[in-house]
Amino acid sequence: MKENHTPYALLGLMTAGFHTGYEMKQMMDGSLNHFWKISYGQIYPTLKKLVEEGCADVKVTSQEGRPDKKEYIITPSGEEQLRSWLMKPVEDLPVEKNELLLKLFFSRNQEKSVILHQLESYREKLYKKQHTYQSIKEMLLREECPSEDAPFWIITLNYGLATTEAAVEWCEKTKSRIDEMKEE
Amino acid sequence: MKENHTPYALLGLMTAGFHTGYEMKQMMDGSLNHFWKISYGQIYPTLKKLVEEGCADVKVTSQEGRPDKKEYIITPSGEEQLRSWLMKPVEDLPVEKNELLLKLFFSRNQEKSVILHQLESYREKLYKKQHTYQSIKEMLLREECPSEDAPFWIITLNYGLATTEAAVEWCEKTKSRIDEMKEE
DNA sequence: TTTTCCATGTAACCAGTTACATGATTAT
DNA sequence: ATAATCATGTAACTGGTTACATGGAAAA
Repeated sequence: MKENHTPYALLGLMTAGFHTGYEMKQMMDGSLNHFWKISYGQIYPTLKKLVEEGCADVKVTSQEGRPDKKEYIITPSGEEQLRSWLMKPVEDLPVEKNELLLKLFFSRNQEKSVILHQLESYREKLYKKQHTYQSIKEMLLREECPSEDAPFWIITLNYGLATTEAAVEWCEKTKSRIDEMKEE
Repeated sequence: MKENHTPYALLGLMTAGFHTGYEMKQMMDGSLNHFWKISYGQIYPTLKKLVEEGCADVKVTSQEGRPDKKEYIITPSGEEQLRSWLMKPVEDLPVEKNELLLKLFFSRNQEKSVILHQLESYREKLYKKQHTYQSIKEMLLREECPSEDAPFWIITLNYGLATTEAAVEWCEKTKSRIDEMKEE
């Protein structure tokens, strides 16, 4: 049996103060970005389904010149389902499809310079990611009136920072190991 | 434009000495497992397409009582395409959908014990993963007649080991941080 | 004046899994 | 006897993206 976690993500966002599809998308792109992302093409149909299933209510606000604004509020039934999902332990570790590792796996016949270039370009991307995480974290820490959610958001950022740092170190070690290898 | 890397994975496996869909699947489950996996439902149609596109040739061997064995051999054109893919730098860092982080993100109202339990269960899964990687790595290092691919396989394993280790450490730090938090 | 922000939504597509079907051989 | 191994494949489904359509308000 396959689980679909996206509806729970949206219910969770409702409890965190995000009520329109647009706001939820903004939030995801800004802060959940490194471990969860979805497109509008997924968000809007899912919100609709949550209402149909009684997990959320919609309050439609007409706006002149703009499409109706739909604010989704979690229902007691939705809260119940969210809670039970939050308590259920994760059963499968995430499998990331890693294109770089796939390439390295088949790189025996590649020139050293090509491999080193791959690693270098990857490391640069990791640096950028680290900086993004770091600045979000600092922003959260700086805030005068911190959200009650903030400590948990920081925890997830720490995960991103820790694993990215490990990847950076691996890049460096691997580069020097490749350097030492003799060209065949 | 979206890239589909799976055909390249299969071409790569051909160059590494895996020629039937079955062998490729075995290999993936055993060794590429932590950064790439696909099902037969993906493998067989993709192999067919690779032949249609002239990237691979099939040699069909009839076997009594069994389905025909189809051995796929990469063509010069396939080799060329594989090579150019291997040289193209990775443009996007993988985004892993992490269910644990998603749950933590919304865990402000959860009891501490529930959160600690989540972390504990996750850490155990990470341990298991580490042990799997470690034993594959040792097996590769032990081998008397090592494959020429082995050093590169070990590199990818090191990546898994490094990032998993970082995640384990994060688990431990986070657990004690949660412990210190006062229940609201 | 052009871009970005707000705000919703759908249809077509794509990658990939699951469940099913087939069936002999070999090891436990 | 039973399970695992070898070996191929398809149809239905699912989760998700992309491209498109709409259009006013505010900022650059």
